[in-house]
Amino acid sequence: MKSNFNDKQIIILEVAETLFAEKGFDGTSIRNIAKEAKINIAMVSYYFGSKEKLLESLILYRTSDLKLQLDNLIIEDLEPIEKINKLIELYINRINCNKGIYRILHFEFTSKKGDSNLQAFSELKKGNLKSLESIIIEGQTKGIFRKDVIIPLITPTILGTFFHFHMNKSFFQNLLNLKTEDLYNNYIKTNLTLHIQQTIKALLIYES
Amino acid sequence: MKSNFNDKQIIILEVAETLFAEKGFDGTSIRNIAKEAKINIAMVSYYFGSKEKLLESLILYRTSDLKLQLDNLIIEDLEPIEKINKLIELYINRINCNKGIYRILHFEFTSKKGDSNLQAFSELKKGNLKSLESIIIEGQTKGIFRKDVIIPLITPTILGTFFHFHMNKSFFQNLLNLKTEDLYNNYIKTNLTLHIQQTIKALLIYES
DNA sequence: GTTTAAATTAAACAGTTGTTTAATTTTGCT
DNA sequence: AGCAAAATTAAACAACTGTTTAATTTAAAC
Repeated sequence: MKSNFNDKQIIILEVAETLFAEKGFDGTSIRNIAKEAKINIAMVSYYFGSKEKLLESLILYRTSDLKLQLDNLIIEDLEPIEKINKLIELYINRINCNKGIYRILHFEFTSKKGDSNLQAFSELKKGNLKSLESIIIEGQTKGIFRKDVIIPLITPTILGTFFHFHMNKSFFQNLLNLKTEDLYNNYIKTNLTLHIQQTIKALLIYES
Repeated sequence: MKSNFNDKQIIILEVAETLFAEKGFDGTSIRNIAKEAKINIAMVSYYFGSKEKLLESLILYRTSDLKLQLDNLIIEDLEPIEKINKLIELYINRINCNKGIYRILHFEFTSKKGDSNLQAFSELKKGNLKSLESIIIEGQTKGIFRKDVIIPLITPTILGTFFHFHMNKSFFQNLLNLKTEDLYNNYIKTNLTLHIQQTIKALLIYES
């Protein structure tokens, strides 16, 4: 598993990831990143060209192997509903582990005008959607899933539920009494994941 | 229906709303707002105190009557599932009409540190949750809704699905062939709303 | 050891940021 | 009319923004 980035670049990328997730893309300055990563402010431009291109590199760095994981999931010998459950788990786990890059990826990056890497990212999303679609069609032909669901709207429900929970972190930490970081993360891994799986299962199977 | 803000303040608030929704809070400068609203840049500080307090005022301005609408919905003579459907419609309609303030409200405002008005906003969210809870408990006691759903996680599913769709606007416009603004908004009002209603209904009624 | 390229630095660049000041104009009141 | 409060203005403030430059240090190759 070799990356196109050297050690120093990876440090910059990971520091940037943390700060972007904490304070947003606009809210993070190159000087913030440089200080945290203990490098000179010129190094970001030197290695990545610009702040925007740093963001593009970060997204590339974090999404390069997602497609591979999805492809492996599809060919596993599992019932469709089990595949869906695993896909949900996979998504949540990745998003949660990668600190907060997906927040930028799905929200902030969308509003940036640079059409360069945005196209590549759009392709990634289309690929993910195709993987989900193939699982659902498999379930439909087996007669397990209902056929009137709007497949492209399922991803928004999966990811949107998670994001909304995560974006209102402090609200839910207070509401659900999840004082420590561990309690909060554990709640995501168990209850929230279960809720999403339960929701999608009901949507796919329930007959009105 | 009188507001605490005068005409000039309302102009500023509504210009700010549009710009915040377009370019984000950090991405919008006071000079942007002043130019668009055709006022002097000092007027924002003069009327609202600071840029952050302008945001707080904006949220106050836009959420003050939401609770009232929810209270009216609860006492209507409808089946619980119909109330849920109406609640979903109400949410989506409000979010969609108020341009994009809810994006800031639910995402950007959360990451701001100012604990002042954040507390008030948290109370609003708790109130909304209580309204939803009362409807669901009503359905549970009537034996229509299942009893093992995690109620606080339903709002994330409703709002999260919508937000995720809306945040990836250009992606879905391309994917679903919604070239014009009208087509896009119509898709939200029909298909997306239906998808969310369908999802929540399945979640509340489906027995595994 | 010399040479060549890569890495790193401090400094300066030209803009933009939110906010404040002090002066001026407008408004409402008697 | 005169007066006082409110509204509006242009200008300045210091701090921060992303990026570039030119000089210096480090590393690798021969």
